[in-house]
Amino acid sequence: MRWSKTYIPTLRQNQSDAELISHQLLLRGGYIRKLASGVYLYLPLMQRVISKFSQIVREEMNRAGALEVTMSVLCPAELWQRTGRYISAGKEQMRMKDRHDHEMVLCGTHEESVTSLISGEVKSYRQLPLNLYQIQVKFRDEIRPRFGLMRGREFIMKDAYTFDADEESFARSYQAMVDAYFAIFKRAGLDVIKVESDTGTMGGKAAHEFMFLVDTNAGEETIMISDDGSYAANAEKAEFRDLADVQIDAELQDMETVDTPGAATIEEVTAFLKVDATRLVKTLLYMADDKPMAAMVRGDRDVNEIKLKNALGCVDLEMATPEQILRYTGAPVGFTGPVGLEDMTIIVDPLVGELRNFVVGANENEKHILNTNVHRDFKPSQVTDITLAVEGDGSPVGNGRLLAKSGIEVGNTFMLGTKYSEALGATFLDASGEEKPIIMGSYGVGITRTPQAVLEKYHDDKGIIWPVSMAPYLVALIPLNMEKEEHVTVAEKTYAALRETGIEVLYDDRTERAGVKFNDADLVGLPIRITIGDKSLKEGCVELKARSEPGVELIPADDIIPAVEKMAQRLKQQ
RNA sequence: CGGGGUGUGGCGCAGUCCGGUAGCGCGCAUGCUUUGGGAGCAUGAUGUCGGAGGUUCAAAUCCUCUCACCCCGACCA
Repeated sequence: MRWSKTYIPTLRQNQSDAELISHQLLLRGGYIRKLASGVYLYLPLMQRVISKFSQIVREEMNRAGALEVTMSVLCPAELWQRTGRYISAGKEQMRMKDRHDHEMVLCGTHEESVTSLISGEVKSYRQLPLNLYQIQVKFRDEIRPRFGLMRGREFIMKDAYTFDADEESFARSYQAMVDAYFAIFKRAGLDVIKVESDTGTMGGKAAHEFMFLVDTNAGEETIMISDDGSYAANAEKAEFRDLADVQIDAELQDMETVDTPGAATIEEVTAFLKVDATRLVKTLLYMADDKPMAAMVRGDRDVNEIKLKNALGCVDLEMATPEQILRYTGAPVGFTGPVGLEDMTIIVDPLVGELRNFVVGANENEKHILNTNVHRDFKPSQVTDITLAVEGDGSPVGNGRLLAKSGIEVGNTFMLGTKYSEALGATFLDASGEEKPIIMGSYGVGITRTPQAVLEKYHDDKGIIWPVSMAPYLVALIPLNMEKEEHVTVAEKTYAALRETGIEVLYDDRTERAGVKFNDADLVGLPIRITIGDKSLKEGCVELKARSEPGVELIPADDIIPAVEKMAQRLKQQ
């Protein structure tokens, strides 16, 4: 492609609102432009990157036996109502009405569509297993879009769906996708780790995320990894072993209400009563689907709201406002306790459950109760893990300690079970003639966010350094002076030769000065650069340079093709 | 949804406090010179000052409303 015939609007200055280096590079390099908050347009270079990555994904999916289809971005709302997600997807779902006033949704994922596609057609175990995938636009009306392609409202995703007759078969289907994912990200130049994650609105039994670890502020998610490598989960999901030195009394003592003037926070109460935070229990009031409930964690700990939400099985979970706290407990913020909160759900963390004689709020201004005990003094509705794991906690498996890392989610896999097949009547007859719901899985890869994630790693202060597998073109061909006939003659000849060999080349035929061309080439980041200028032409040579390496090779103009091929081969190995 | 901020030529910004009819850099166009790391000189084009309403002799500037975009938060008793 000739630079003069394509559209690569590079920018000299940074767009002020681009936070991440990868986002800035895409903007400055002429890869993307923003149309609206969280909505981006892909320019010719980006389109080629998307094609490259899509092709990698296709090859690995096809290799794993998946079949490509395309499902509409639109879906009748009715299907989402039947699975219950019309409500649970909440405000994130883009909705609209057609001219007949029929409710439609713009899909953020396609479980409903794909399940409806196969239900009614797939009726026998002989037709299973089945794996359908597509590469499609998705819409999610994010609360706060940010980080460019990383968290947009519209994005492209590869989503696959497996259908199996039994758990054993499903386990094979799931593993095949996990294997495919590692292969995909490896080819894209990313080292990823697989972590356990929450299933969110997707539902189902279990899920994993494929995370690319970063040191920068680009991480959109915290993940907890055991230092012995035995465990990895995102922070929402992470379980842990508590290593705190907690003193458990032998005898239960009698409750005692004491004045704690001016002591509302954990720090103030521990200082005032001169007790350790592990002897205190926080009682947090939440509104779960508009009903008040109390969550209790040890004083030195914080609530993991995702765990809490899962324990409650609610859709909406919000902390109660000070006014609500006053209304439901009779005391201002800071003095909530479980004693006397009879008519609301109380969820107690196991770390609280094992304590004896702990301190809680008295539901009275500036008063706390000493020597409170679970069961004796109040009845928990449920004792279950609702505590947020933090760095330094023990790994839930083995003897390791958890480390907090920042990561970018580039893929995910969900064990959906039969949630969608049951809701939408996707059933089959097994070998014994029994009707059963199909066991499903769903698997996503971020087609637009992954290239941006790649850039968080592959860049320097001059611009992008694409891995060969993801680059929009392999070679940047740069004649330094378009007014010199010799430069142009050699460049045109080299351009023709490269194209004949099938090498993807971007030929900078603009009548720009050398500095402009060099800077644009560095910014755009093609893996290999061929420079044609007086210095080397004197010796009948052109210059060959890898974007990722400092050195320059002089190659006789007629031998350039094999030299490029050799360099490409070498770069691919890295 | 709460808080903060920003909207001025294609891009990046100044001007707003203290009202007087819009400016800088880059880019763009033309010409000459220059030509291996974002050229120089000359000439030139491009602005409903986000939108609506109001105050005033006069509004980018003051007031009211509104829209868009960005950042932070929506986190602990």
